[in-house]
Amino acid sequence: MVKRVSLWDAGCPVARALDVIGDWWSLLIIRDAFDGVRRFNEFQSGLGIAKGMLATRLRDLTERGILETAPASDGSAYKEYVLTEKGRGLFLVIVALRQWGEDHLYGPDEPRSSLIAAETGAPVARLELHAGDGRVLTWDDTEVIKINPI
Amino acid sequence: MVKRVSLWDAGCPVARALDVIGDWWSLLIIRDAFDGVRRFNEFQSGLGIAKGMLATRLRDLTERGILETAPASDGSAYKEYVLTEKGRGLFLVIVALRQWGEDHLYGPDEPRSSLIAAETGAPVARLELHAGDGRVLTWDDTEVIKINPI
DNA sequence: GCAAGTGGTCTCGATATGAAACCAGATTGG
DNA sequence: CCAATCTGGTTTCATATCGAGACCACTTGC
Repeated sequence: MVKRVSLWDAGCPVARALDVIGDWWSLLIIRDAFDGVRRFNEFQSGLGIAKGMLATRLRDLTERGILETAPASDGSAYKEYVLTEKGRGLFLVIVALRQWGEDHLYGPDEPRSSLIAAETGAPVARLELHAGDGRVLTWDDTEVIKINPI
Repeated sequence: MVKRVSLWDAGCPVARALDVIGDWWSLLIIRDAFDGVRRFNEFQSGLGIAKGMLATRLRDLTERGILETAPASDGSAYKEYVLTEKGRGLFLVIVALRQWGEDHLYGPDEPRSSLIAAETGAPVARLELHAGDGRVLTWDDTEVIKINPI
């Protein structure tokens, strides 16, 4: 059997994160969940995903504690999928992807959605990485230390 | 022909970003590139990826302007793959994934790699999303406005 | 009660993946 | 300078996964 590769045990949090949400659909489902999508059909029609795929992904994400099911908020007998605390923790991953996409994948005139602060309606600030003392760090100001090499 | 779905034209920068780097291997390759990996064999042995897959991914990432090839820095006749400016822009995506993985996918005693400021050796600060006026925003302080609905 | 909507499952053909064989050019050892 | 080995791939093949759509049970609306 050809097994899909997993780097869960590589000792790298990035690899482990991608093991959980690194496939094509998961982050799109999570993005929609942040935008308030909750019902199976909403995800399906919004993403154009095959129903079988969606059922599998929703089950996986639920098993992995990123989504949980809840009774429908409109009082019907159906259930809804909502982000758990763990799932909501992925917000900055989505934001980082969004800012990178805005920077590098759109022409100046291309229409696109935008993330704003709900209270003021103003665009959010760019993400920045800071050192403990507050200085802004770029990629080559940092290094990864391997606590458990290979 | 069953075509792999693309959401490039959905008007969402997140979808477009995932269209470019949303597959299983791309972000792992990029993560390794941030860690200084440059040569085909280094990627291959470090990730355990099949050579055919790696060749395809490196070609795609190069075509998409995330990696570029350069003469080997050791003077040999081989080439190296290095991140472009656009590729380096993905740094915060990797950092966000890393912090989420550290928070939610590791037990307190599990060994893992860690991101530090090179100059001081101290761990980097957590990423935060700020409003234009500096306040920290959580996911439900924000909303996405659709400039081009559908 | 009946049609439509919801939330799936099942099946099928197309595609992508992983492993391994193979190969040409570059490098190294002797 | 010749052979062995290393590097950076390509090709092939079996299998796994994906996408589309048929199908189905239960719920809701009328």
